[in-house]
Amino acid sequence: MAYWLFKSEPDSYSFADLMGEADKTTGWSGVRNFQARNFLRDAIQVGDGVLFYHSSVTPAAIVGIAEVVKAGHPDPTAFDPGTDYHDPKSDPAKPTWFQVSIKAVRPIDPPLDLPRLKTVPELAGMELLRKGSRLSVQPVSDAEWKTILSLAGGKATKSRKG
DNA sequence: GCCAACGTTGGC
DNA sequence: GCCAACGTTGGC
Repeated sequence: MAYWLFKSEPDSYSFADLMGEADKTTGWSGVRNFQARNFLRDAIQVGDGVLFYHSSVTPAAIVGIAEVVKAGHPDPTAFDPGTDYHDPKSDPAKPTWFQVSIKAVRPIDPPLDLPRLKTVPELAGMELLRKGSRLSVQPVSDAEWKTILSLAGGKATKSRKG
């Protein structure tokens, strides 16, 4: 069991969009960075936890929690000339780009915005907070995950009363 | 809109 | 393999 943070610009895909999917599930397609691709292809497993982060908005913030429901598999948008993510160099027999599927667990409301996260000593080493960090799929340590869930008022996934 | 930081490309 | 040029990310 591992933890991750996925960035998305909400104008292109938001946590609300994920909540609005029929099964609250989507394929995390469109990642075109090799380091992020390697996490998607090799490291991320079913059951892993995902922090859903909105970038390029003010304030940028962690806005929801999701879980991985399908491990790495080829990103279909790479083969689709009709999308911005088409990569003619990616051979379907040996795909270059991968995605995982994630399912919404719950929103974080109010969101944990970047200025707030920067004040939390336990998160000082977080990749997200590193100056110049651009990685759109990044690992989150167990301790960071725990800290963030406690800031979010959550009780680590399953023990909330209805 | 600005610009620092970063990843990728391509000439050599 | 080096590295300058370029395009992109993303906070502000």
